[in-house]
Amino acid sequence: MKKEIENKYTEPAHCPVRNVLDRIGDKWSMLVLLLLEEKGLLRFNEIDKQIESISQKMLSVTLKGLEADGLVKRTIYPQVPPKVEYELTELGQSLIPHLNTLVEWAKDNMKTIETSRLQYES
Amino acid sequence: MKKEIENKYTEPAHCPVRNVLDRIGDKWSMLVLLLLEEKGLLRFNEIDKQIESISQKMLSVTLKGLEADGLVKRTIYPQVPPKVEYELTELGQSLIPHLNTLVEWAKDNMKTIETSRLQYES
DNA sequence: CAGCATCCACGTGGATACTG
DNA sequence: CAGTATCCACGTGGATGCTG
Repeated sequence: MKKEIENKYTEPAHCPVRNVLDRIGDKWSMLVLLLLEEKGLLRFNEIDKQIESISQKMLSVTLKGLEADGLVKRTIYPQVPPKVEYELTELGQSLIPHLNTLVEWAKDNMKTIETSRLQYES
Repeated sequence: MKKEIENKYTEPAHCPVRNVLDRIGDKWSMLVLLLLEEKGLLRFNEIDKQIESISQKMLSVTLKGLEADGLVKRTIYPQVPPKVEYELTELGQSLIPHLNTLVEWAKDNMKTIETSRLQYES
């Protein structure tokens, strides 16, 4: 730690940037949120199939995090074999539009960025 | 890798979600972009002071990445001691509004999320 | 001043096997 | 079916010291 006292923009607990990065900055959360938005209600294995390259462990960890933050609602049906369904909460829904504008921006500028990066390397 | 063939939403090179996460999902990029938007033109050490907890190494790495992607412009003044200034490019500017809506969302919902997480832990 | 080089600690996330 | 448990590889990023 360079300094003991951090300012409002770097102190994790009160920094909105950290706050948002902690939620969507990991490898899978954003993808899961967008998938749940698109498909509505999904079971664990359905998500697993849609996001092909995710492992069971990371899907489990990701869903737990999103559930803990109140972005995703988890419903367990007490039956054998178990059935669990996931869906966005209102809070989760409210985040989606902002994620979508980001994705749109990415789509629009992917080529420009790739070109820039290639030039930079050379 | 669970499967050899990944779909369009997980294959890194063509997935817009990965694309955007790779740019702003790291620890410092988003913070640096927002700072440059707020302050305009800044020297290396000025950024270093504003973001108190960043190390010189990470600031250097972050700025290089942003420069490579064409989001930040770097201007060197050939003098001793050296002077280097950083500013957002047009592309960088175009990303800012979307980051700001995210930050606004985070501000509006921080408390709700924190409450949810505390309840989940118990 | 604006970095780079080196070393290293830690956390994320992947592979695999197992279970109620 | 919907996870958990364990182990481990890797990358991110921090600390420190050095330099043109």
